[in-house]
Amino acid sequence: MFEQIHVEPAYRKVAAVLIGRITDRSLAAGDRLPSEMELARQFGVNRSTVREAMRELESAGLVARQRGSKLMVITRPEHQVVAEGVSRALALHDATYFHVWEALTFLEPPIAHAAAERRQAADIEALRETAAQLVTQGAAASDAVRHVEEYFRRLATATHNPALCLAQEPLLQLLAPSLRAVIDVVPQARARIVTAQGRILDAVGNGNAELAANWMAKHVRDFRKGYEVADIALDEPIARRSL
Amino acid sequence: MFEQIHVEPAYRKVAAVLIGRITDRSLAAGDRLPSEMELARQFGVNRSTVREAMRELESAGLVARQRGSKLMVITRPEHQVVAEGVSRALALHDATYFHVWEALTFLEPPIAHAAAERRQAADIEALRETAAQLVTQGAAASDAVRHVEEYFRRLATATHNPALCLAQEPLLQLLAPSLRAVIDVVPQARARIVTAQGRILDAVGNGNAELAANWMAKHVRDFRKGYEVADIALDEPIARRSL
DNA sequence: ACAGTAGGATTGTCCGACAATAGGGCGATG
DNA sequence: CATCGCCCTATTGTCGGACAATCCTACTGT
Repeated sequence: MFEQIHVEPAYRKVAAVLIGRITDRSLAAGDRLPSEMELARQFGVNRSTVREAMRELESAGLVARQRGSKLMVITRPEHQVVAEGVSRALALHDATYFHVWEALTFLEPPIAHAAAERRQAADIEALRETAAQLVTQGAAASDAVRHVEEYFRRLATATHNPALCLAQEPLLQLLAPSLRAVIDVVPQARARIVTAQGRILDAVGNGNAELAANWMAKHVRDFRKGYEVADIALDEPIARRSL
Repeated sequence: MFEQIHVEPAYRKVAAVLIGRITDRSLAAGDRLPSEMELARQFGVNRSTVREAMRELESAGLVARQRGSKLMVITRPEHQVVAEGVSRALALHDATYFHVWEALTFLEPPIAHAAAERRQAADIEALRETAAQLVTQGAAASDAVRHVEEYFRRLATATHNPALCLAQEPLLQLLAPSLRAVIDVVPQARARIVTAQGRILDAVGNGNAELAANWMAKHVRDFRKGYEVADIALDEPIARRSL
């Protein structure tokens, strides 16, 4: 009996080598990649092959170009880019509002707890700023949603645990459109969110982890009520906003 | 004042359109994609351009080919493929063992809780099978790690919540190599895992959610002890196994 | 109905080419 | 001496064509 033999296309091998070099830090973030021609020469393959490999790195967020720039730079994958893939996957696996909401239920209270224990001054400041933006800012629902997202992001950032930030991100991406629907339909939603954010902010600011977790748990439960009032069926698959 | 204008390369546009068609289910999982030439004709671009777009879909896990086949088939992104991107991102963001372990701490007890509430007969059977494999199976540490991973996966599956499965997956991927080190170094580790799996399995089987969550919490705390005994520094960045 | 085969279609890879434009160096200028 | 603007070159994006390998499919013979 012989073991399976599987040929890998050259573009995948090239990509694998490059990814390896990036993850083992031979190529560090900020470095610029050699030109396509140079890579082709070094790998002994055609430029087209290198380009196909490049697209893989690019869509993994490992390389990117500055806006309006032409040179490819090694870059640490942005949470939002990585999470986009997760969001797509969840949508394609028929994740429902309930599923995502439940994950939030599990994740957010401990995040608030950890944030209260480990936040630094700058974290509190950032949170306060985002909370304030939501209060002052008047009508536009889409901006409100962005600020709510940002509040959660900064709270997770305050835990100084990238795993939590990255776990949370796809949930935010998936819920954002529906949250907008809730804000549009339910008049008191915005006020309730503002109140909740204030309570959580205070608890986190005071380092009262238990309290922060409790308020957050209430906040997330409140989200569910919002869905019910806005007549969004929880067992419905999430329709992801296009792209 | 004019708004920023940013030109997108054709390969990205093509990819975006295809991704859109997949997420909105115009192209359903199982369908085969048109050939590259045909796509090039329809989009009015060159085949090379189509191929570059294809690499993006491929690395996102949206299309794949059956082993040894040549035709591209639309496919739902496998959790493990998607999670690989997340794992890479975490490693590049200098996530430490503590970070990942903490996320496990937050995630696993509620997962066990939900699994106990919603598991079906088949889920229990699958769990029992994996747990049994770990017991019977003798020496090979790498197999043991695989079975531990699989136990967690099946437990998450028993929640019937894809968001939880997908949130958990990168944590497993990142911890697996270190778990192997623990099993290699700490003699009693394997027995403790077997015991813990048995307790959790019983609680889940009996539908005792609280108990399942408690045993799981203990189990995860035990992992940490394993790290300490194996002399793995928790505040050290995780070195991801190559690819 | 089924197996085997031959032709066609598709993919992986290469080569070469060219327009557009960003990068970088050089010279002019204060 | 420092700064600005300009020109040349390198690089990327895209195209067209080509070819070997091999998978797919439809036909044919039993």
